Amino acid sequence: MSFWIIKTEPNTYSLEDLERDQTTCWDGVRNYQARNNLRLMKVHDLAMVYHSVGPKELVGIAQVTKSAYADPTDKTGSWSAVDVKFKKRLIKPVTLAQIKATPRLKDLKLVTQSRLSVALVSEAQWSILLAMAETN
DNA sequence: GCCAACGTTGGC
DNA sequence: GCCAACGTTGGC
Repeated sequence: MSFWIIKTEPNTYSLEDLERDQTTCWDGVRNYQARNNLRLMKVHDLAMVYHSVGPKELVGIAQVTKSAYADPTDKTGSWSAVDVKFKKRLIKPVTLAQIKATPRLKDLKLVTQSRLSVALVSEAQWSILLAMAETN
């Protein structure tokens, strides 16, 4: 079981949209490293959803329901997508500023590789983030 | 809206 | 295969 952070622009597709849809195809990733991460995702893996525009913060948790398959928005056949379902909204969103102010999170990919839209999170980092969000 | 950092492309 | 030029992303 792995943990991830997946980024989205809320004006394109927000956590609220996911909550309404319940399940969605997480497509449109056009970065090789992010794609490789998508392909590593397994059913039941958990991912925190990060809003990268507006308040920059982690807002909710999604769960992988289908592992990587061909991205339907891609004609070339070289990109991948996964399916995720809405799990929960964080009681307290965790802001990028908070994360940066937390020494134990200094190695979080979200900080060190800010352009990576699908990033692995260690179990330890995941626990810290959950605690900051006051949820389990 | 600007700019720095990063990724990708293309010419050699 | 290298590297310069270009494009894109994301934080501020």
